[in-house]
Amino acid sequence: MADPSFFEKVFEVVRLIPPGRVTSYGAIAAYLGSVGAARMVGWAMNGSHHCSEYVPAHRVVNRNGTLTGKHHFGGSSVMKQLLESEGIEVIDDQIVDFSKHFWDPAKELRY
DNA sequence: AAGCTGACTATGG
DNA sequence: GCCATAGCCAGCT
Repeated sequence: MADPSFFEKVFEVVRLIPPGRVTSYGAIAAYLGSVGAARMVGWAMNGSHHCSEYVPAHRVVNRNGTLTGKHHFGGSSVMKQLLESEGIEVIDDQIVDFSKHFWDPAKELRY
């Protein structure tokens, strides 16, 4: 974008998340240069519907691996179903072996 | 223009 | 080990 706002940067990073992988809000925020802006990442997801392209927000969870934002998907089990569909095991709204599925943008994308 | 809010995170009690 | 509080940044009212 000509004027990439924080939102758009977040969208771009989230779209770069490979299938079957997940990341945390803090990791994305850190990649964008704002470690403490984890909340903004979540807030950006709130505006993901505003974006033309689909944003796999279900691949973004909190640092605990918990599906905190599942409620924003229009259903409580939608997020879980999406993750399971990608091969990620989810029990009680929490990703199993989260660190194993974890995808760090700052590490994978590098600068 | 100023203040609140929010799908987080870290730290303290 | 769990609950409460503070810090964080940028968009939205």
